[in-house]
Amino acid sequence: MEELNELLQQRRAKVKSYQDAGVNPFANDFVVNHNAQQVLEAHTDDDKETLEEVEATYRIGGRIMARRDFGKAAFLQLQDGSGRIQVYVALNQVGEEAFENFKKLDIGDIIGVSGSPFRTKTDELSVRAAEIRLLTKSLLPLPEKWHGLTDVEIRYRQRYLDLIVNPDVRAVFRKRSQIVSLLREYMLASDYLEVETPMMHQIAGGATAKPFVTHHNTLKMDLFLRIAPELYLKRLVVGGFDRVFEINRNFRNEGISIQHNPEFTMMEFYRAYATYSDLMYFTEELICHLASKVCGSLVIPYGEKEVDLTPPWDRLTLKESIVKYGTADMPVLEDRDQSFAYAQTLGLALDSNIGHGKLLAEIFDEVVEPKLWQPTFITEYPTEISPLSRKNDQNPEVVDRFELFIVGRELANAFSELNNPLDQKERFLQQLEEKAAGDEEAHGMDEDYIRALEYGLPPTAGEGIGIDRLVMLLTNSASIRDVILFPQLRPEIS
RNA sequence: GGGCCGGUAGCUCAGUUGGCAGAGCAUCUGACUUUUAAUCAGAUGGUCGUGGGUUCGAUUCCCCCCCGGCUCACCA
Repeated sequence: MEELNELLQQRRAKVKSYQDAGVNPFANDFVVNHNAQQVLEAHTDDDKETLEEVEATYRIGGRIMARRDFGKAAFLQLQDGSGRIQVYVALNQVGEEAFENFKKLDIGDIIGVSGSPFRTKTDELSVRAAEIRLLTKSLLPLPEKWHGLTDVEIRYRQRYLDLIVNPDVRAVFRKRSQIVSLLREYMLASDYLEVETPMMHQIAGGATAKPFVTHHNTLKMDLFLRIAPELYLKRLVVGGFDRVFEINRNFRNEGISIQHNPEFTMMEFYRAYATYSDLMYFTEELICHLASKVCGSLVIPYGEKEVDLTPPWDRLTLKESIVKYGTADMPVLEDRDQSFAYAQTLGLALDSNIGHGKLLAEIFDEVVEPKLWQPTFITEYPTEISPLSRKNDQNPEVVDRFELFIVGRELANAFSELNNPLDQKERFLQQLEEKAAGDEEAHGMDEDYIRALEYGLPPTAGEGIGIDRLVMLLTNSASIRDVILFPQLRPEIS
């Protein structure tokens, strides 16, 4: 048996002492009929005298977060899923036996209380306990009441504890849930069909990223956790579902940072008979809808600054943005070798064979992306780095694609879909060449996807929105780990 | 993976120019029937992240490692 420190021994001893006294320390027979918020709301307008006349009995359940004792009476702070309420416990109200059991309760214990509302001397609406019972004995002490829990490692590893003691954290995850609900509502109202496509792929497609590999024993084959649902969703558009969306996890075997978690949530959606341009308007409306519902304003704080989401958002081509935020002129960017020379002046370490398109993307990442604080659509991405996007009719060097940047981060990526199977096959072949040349993230050939396109994908536009980053923006969170309940960490050392 | 910073009581943190390890809260004992970080009196609680090295002696100095944060690289 492991050695327990004093605090833990004391709590285990209390379990035994309750059992010896015939009290079940893990009871499940207390009926709760109200929560803290309901009780508080029911009597917000009742003053002290009015409340004396009120004959109501509430049965509430929750965790003891604080207690202040006075010998034969005490105040408790009871916390449940809705908030906190003060409970007053007095010997002459609950009786001697119950009061003895009450005295052994610890902060962290979960109790049931029945009683009536009243206001204290300081006018705080409270519940005067007629009955108070232990429902779940807590064996581990909670963090300190004043400073709470700040150690981020414990907060992430033991999120349950973080949620118990940090109301701000609870608020962020409630908002996350609200955002996802609103998104779903909005998409359904816009006539999109919600679907679920495979998480385990035989070919890791739809994005450029390193996949996680897993293995199916019976089929005796390796599978990839999906890096994107894109190719499956477009198969569904081929199948006749003109508007589809999926909100689900993607897995990418890349670095971890304040804006990257190995598994992250993406909403991807596809709309037939639309263009990437249509999606820019849709994206503005969608995100503004969410911001006004969740934040109550289109001007929202982020870090030390503000973000103004009021449409219309800035639109720049990739090259225009480099001219605006960098130090190169348009003619330099039009020329591959001059662009390369410019990139070198930025200190970028580049393969000397790098293509013009990749070069521009590298330059953009370096000089533009961090500066796009206010919402900005960047368009005219190089075809070279967009193997699934439709080439622009006027200039086949670029595709009909945009990415949305807010607070210096990519939030969404969208394009008119490449629906010409012959072109798509060529692009895949090009990707295979790059893979052979050592690009681990180059796209693999997906013959069945080509076959689907051969049956005919209507002209379609599609988009992916990073939900974690969207939640970060709308909850003013600095790290993706603050909006993912259980972020990935190394194993805990025992 | 590289750089920087951190890991001391259940929690939040001090501290030791190398010599028995400190506070507040929590906990325990006692007092108190209207508190709001309640108050008052007393008490308990530590392999100072792990493993080595130097030293009469290491939590402190040195080295390896582990875990975390930020950052760079990669990416969304």
